[in-house]
Amino acid sequence: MFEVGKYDCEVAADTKAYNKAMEKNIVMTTVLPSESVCQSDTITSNTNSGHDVPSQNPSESQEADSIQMKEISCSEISSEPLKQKRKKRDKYIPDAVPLELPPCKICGKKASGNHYGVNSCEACKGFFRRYLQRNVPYKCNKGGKCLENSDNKKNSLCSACRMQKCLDCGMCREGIRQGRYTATERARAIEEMKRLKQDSSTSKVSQGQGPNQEPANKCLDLTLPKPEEESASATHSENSSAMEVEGEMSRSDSDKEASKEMTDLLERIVRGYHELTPRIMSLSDDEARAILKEGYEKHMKKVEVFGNMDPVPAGVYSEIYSNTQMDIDGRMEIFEVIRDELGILVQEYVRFTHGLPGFSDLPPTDQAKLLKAARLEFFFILGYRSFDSETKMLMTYKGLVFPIRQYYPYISEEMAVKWVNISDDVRNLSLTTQEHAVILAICLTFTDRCDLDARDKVEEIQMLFIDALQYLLKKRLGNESGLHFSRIMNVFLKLREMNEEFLTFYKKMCEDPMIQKYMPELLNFLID
Amino acid sequence: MFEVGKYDCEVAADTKAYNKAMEKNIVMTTVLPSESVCQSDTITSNTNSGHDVPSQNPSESQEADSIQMKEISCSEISSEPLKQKRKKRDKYIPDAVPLELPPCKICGKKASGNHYGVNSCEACKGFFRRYLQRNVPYKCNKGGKCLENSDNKKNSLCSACRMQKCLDCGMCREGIRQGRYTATERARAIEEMKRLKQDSSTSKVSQGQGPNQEPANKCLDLTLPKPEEESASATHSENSSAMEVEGEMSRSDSDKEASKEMTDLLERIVRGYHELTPRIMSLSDDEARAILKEGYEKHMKKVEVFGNMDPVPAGVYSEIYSNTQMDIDGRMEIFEVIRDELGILVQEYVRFTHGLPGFSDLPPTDQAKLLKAARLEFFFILGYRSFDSETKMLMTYKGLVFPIRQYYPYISEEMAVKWVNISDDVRNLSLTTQEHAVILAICLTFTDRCDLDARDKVEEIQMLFIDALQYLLKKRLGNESGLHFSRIMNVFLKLREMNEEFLTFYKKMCEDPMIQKYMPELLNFLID
DNA sequence: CAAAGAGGTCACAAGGTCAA
DNA sequence: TTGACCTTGTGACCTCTTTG
Ligand SMILES: [Zn+2]
Ligand SMILES: [Zn+2]
Ligand SMILES: [Zn+2]
Ligand SMILES: [Zn+2]
Repeated sequence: MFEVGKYDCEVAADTKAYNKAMEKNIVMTTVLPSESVCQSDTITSNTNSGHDVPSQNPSESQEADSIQMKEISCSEISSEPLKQKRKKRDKYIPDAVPLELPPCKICGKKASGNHYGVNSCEACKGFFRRYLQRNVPYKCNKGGKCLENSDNKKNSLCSACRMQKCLDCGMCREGIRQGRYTATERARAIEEMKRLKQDSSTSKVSQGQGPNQEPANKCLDLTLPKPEEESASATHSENSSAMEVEGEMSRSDSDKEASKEMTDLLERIVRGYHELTPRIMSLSDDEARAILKEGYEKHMKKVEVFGNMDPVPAGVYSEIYSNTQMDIDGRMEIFEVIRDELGILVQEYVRFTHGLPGFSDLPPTDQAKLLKAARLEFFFILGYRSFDSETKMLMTYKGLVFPIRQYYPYISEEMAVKWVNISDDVRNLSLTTQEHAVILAICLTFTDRCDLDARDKVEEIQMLFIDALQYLLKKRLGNESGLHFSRIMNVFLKLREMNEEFLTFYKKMCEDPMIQKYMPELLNFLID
Repeated sequence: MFEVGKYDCEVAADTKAYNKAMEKNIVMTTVLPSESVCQSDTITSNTNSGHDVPSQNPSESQEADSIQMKEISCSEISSEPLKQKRKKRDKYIPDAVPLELPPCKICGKKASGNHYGVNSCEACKGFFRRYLQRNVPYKCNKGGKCLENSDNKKNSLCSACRMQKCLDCGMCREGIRQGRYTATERARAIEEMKRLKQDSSTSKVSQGQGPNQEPANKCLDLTLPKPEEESASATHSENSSAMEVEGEMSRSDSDKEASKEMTDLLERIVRGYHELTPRIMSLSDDEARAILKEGYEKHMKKVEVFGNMDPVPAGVYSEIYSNTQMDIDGRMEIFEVIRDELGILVQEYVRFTHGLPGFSDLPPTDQAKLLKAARLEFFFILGYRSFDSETKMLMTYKGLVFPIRQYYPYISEEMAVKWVNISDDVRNLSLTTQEHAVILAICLTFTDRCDLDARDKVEEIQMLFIDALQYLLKKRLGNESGLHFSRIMNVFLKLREMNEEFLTFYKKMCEDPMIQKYMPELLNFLID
């Protein structure tokens, strides 16, 4: 062990001025001693043999060749004098070792890198790639519940649910990144690995010799709830070589905790999110478009036959209907849909809020107030993909398709346009599953619009959610995250502004004698 | 950093190497603060020596020994290659700023210099180099139309189109140039950067324009009619060298840069803020309270004499006034105040927006729209301390004190209560001057409520402001910053919700025949 | 000299391949 | 279909030449 280290030093010294290259290594390896546990030999072999061959290429003997190559390839563009003689190049000392990774975030197997934005294995990477290419997404025949029987030892995820898991873990096209890591990124990765290792060394201490613990085992531990902490720190201080002070311990611990907390939070929110079952959520963009388009064509045929079905005043409708049972402008159709869907919608809405960390702990009155205050925004955000700005069609919660104008008895065209515009704004954010879920959570926790008993608590909750959103955006978009965040805020503002209009829409509906007659539920929904 | 650090510098004759080393060191200790506690010495010496001890395994071997070994071996070896270079001391940061660059002209990422004639990033540089070395040309399978959907987020340029973009931006073999800048060139580069920074916000997508073919010979022909920009560069370099010495090295360079930018931004916003002259801003809380209380007492005395002065219907007032000239419910007093103050208020409002980084560069129509959309919220936030919830008094822009109920001809009591409540919410945030200024700035840049030509730009600006706000909160409140941020968002939301009400209030005022008679300005203000 | 950029290196991940 | 393995483009860093 020691010999190796010394040898490395000597080599470096001999090879002249690699100070810069090596400095980094020094700092990193010094600061991160854990890295070297299983790698001392690897380093040696890498440095000596592994990279020797390629780095000798540009030696004198090959100089002529390489120049020739250039001339050939470039000749078409320009014959600029390029014939400086290239001196022998010194050996380039590469970065130390091939960077150990935490287990695949999706399936727990051995990860092979950061694929589509997520640390994942070859299998998950390939699966996701195939999904991106084949644009005919999967369908779960268990209603998307494959994930739930996780206790089942037979992990039989259907493709659809496997896909969903990938998305939930944050895989997305925007996540792709290329090229090497920066020094900082690399350092962070190493640090994280180190933390994980220490964390998982709880039960496995005595094994000093094993250079590389099987990562697959660890990952499973990590995904499961892990109550035992004190033993971890004890083990740690025991086996970690001196140089550690409490200061760093607590720091690293709190870091780890923070990131763990964030993951937990997200997981809980997303879990609740998946209990929502609007049709649109089970559809890809293309599928949705196809269905909307189909609905549009049906609608157009109907228009050919029955005419435009322009909205008529409520009194007129009511009279015609009671006389002839004719649904002259299609509003009865809407009634029926609402009657069918409202119940399940509200039920799922409530269930979603119960899943939100901390929400159930609020006073029931506060919960009710928040639920009531946020409902319209929530439904809108939930179904933002249901609007099709091109055909002006709309998909209901269960997947029926109507022209927006069929709502015109109650809303103005202007308002419909606004809806569609915002829905496009949201679309342009290209939200991931996680982000969508968190945004829904945030919209439930605005404290300004109701008089809350536990306002402090709600504020606290909202803060967590906003943090989570920023965390996600940062992860996905880096520098651009601020832009997206501000866009999301603007969506909230716009929706708030429109809340009044939403309300008038609902009220207008409720005032319709037909509704009062056929759908008292709607009134209840508004009032309670 | 510490004495040791300084000493090291003397040894490192190569200042570049030194700076690099320090940077790395800083980065590492920032990222991994944990270990630095007890190792600063070790790190320092390692950094100097520039040699690695990569494969030491500190985990289970003798800890103390291994540390010692490191020190020894490194210092031994390091003396060898460095002794030849030992030179004069003390000039370890001779050349101050490493020349900041505008973002890559091709892709917008962080540029690293002028490559092939164009200010560009490492990625674009590498891509173009590979292209030059290639002998088979690229082929676009979308017919070269990858660029067409300009700001489509699904930004997948094919290689051919990426290449085309490089060429369009002026990259070419003839553009290569080596060697250092002349003094003038360098000065111009700095100047240019300065200018860009001031404009800020425009940086992101400057490639919206068409393919501007450029001679590319002198890539830095950023000749701009900017004669009146005084000795900006002089000041700049002066400042920065001063900061450099002071810098304490506790952060990485990029952090420092970011923080510098932030400081600049804040400074500019606050400067504009201080041109606003509402009376309340020149008063401490206590002073304000005293004045409001005094006003309240005067008011109460008046009530004793004249009675409650309850509001009367507009028609009644108008009749009484034209007959008797009696200001029966005090609204004439309000009129007069508004007439006196509105002009200056609007004027200062506009001036404030001109001071906002990037705002003046927006299309004038956009500026007007934003100004109009935000005005009520702006005035409210600006004067949030003017409301006294206890006495229900209100201080006007110039410092006159009225009971809020004197506005009751136009607003409902309910609305007045809301105002007071929000003002208290804002008060509870205990905003600093800077925060208040930034909040005002943010409220001017909500893009959702008007149809903007340069929406992108406004979004970019808002992002900067939101970043600034979070930065400030973080600085002041640490962990609690998120809470405050979310509270501020809630204030914005509440105000948005109330905007409609504000508007009705104003409209109601304007409909008053008295106002139409005495104050056409108010109408103008509303309309233009 | 030192600054600036050309060109080289190689750790990365995207996508393709093909036996299982 | 899957996933281990391979091929290839990428881009962060590095070395080396040129130039004021
Ligand atoms: Zn996996
Ligand atoms: Zn399934
Ligand atoms: Zn670029
Ligand atoms: Zn193309």
